[in-house]
Amino acid sequence: MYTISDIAKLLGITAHTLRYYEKEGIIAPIRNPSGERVYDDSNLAWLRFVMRLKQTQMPISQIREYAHLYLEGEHTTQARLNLLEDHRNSVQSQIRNLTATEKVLKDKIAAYKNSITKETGVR
Amino acid sequence: MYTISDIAKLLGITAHTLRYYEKEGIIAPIRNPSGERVYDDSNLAWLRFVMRLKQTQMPISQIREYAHLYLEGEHTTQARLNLLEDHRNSVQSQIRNLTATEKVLKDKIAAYKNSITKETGVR
DNA sequence: ATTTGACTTAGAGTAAACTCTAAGCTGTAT
DNA sequence: ATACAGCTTAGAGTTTACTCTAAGTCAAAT
Repeated sequence: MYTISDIAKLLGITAHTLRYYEKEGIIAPIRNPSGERVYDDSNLAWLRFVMRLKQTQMPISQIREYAHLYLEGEHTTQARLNLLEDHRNSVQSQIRNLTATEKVLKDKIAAYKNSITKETGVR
Repeated sequence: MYTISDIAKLLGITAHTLRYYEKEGIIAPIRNPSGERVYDDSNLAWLRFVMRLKQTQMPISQIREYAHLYLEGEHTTQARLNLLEDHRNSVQSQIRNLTATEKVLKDKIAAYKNSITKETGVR
């Protein structure tokens, strides 16, 4: 069992942000007798996955949608699968885009390094 | 020579956004006698590169910094090179992160496809 | 007993990147 | 000549994702 600040530390975010995610319907941890949030290992695993989705540009609204589908039970399995496959496509397209940009940057950097000794008009 | 809407169409953004980029110091096209913006091929090439930087998560503030360094002339070559190398590192780290997430999604999707026929508790 | 630190809530404030509005000008097409 | 499309400006409004504030509760430490 973890407190909000334990989780914040583990994820590298603030407790404020975790409360915001809860308000946005992304997680619903239980409360202890004095009303404080208590997170278990399954909450932590879910939030780690959420962080992955966020870092790969999935908007909060879509993460919430996925979380809600999970709470609705077994009959939403296909809908969740569709969301995951859509996001996988988005991830693959981001990788292609980044790889192409990496090449452009590599070439530009080489041209710049050249122009430091020679004289070229690189931008 | 291109009008603002030509460029907007070519880049898949709106004329509003192009004016915003100008206000933010990212580009300074010339004006025709009636005060309208006129873009040339070098403007277009620069904006295409800007779009690449944006799509790979470089903030407007950093793109502006790069643009300003270019306008300051030859003595900023090293500074521009540093910016490009920093961004290249960021791009490479994004690729690593996306690749790892792609694997996670691939596995999760496989588990979901399994659970549609069998009975597993995937999230 | 009181201070300290971490927690609670509702709600206000911020930053980034657009996105749009209003009022007006200009060049071509009927 | 007048309509119309597309341009201009300054500035206001929107969306997303936080980020913080204020006022208060609570448990452990001095």
